[in-house]
Amino acid sequence: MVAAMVMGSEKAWKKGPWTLEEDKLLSEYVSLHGEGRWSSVAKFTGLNRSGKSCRLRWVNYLKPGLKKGHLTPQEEAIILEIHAMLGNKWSTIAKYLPGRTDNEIKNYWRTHFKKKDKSSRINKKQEKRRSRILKQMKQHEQQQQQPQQCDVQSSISSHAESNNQTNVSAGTVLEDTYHPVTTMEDQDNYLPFMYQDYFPSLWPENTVEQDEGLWVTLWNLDEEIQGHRDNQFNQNAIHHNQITTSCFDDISNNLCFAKYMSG
DNA sequence: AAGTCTTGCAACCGCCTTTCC
DNA sequence: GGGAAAGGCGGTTGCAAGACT
Repeated sequence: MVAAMVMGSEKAWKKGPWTLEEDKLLSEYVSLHGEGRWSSVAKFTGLNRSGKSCRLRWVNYLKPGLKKGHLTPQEEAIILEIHAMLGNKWSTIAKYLPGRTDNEIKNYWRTHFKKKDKSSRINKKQEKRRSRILKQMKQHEQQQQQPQQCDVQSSISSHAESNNQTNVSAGTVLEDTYHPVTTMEDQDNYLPFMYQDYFPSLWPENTVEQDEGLWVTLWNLDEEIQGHRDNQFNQNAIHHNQITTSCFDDISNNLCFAKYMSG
């Protein structure tokens, strides 16, 4: 393939696939100077690549510790779980998948979880109804909105309770309330997927990764909640992000989890 | 066998935020 | 405080390879 060159700007940076030689130069630069100062790479190494391009190449390909190959069922579960809560926050999701990049997760989501869009487009009638319902929900939420406790215990408990509710089957429209993704609906003590690797002894056997039906449900549910999540989640965004951030910031020392399990 | 579709991946683009001067 | 540069992020594109028809 012929790498394109950008013309017309002050600097004609090289584009396209990286060569082994370029990778080597970039790796040497990072080993000497560390990550950062990407705009200096060209100056120090002679690489004809923009700082952005260098950063991207390093972060997504050259950085030590990156995992290659297919995502494991556990990793898929984590992606689903966090995406259901945070949406397309790929970099955030990537933080909880060591060795995986935001780009990789984004690509994976696009090819695996978005593929159903083509086959299950809702018709206009459904769209209209959905809009009306969401509008009603929004109004209802505005009326109901009360100062929320910034209490980790209550938040996680409510999350767990929600997860014990009946999930939404394919093709249905959310009518009353939004229930977060049901991943282990029959578990009395719902354990978020992201903790599995950290607390393997607490993870039930025969987990859902073998259950294809559940994946379908999750995918369908994700589509169903997509619109409403934008509403409700945005309204609770600050609160929710505080909770999730505090939960995830230091999993190994996870007070949230300990409190939840002890509760 | 040939054409089409799907999947996986790398890389670029544009926008926004942060940092620096 | 304000503008420029750099960094970060999400969206998108393009291509190769394999699967499918």
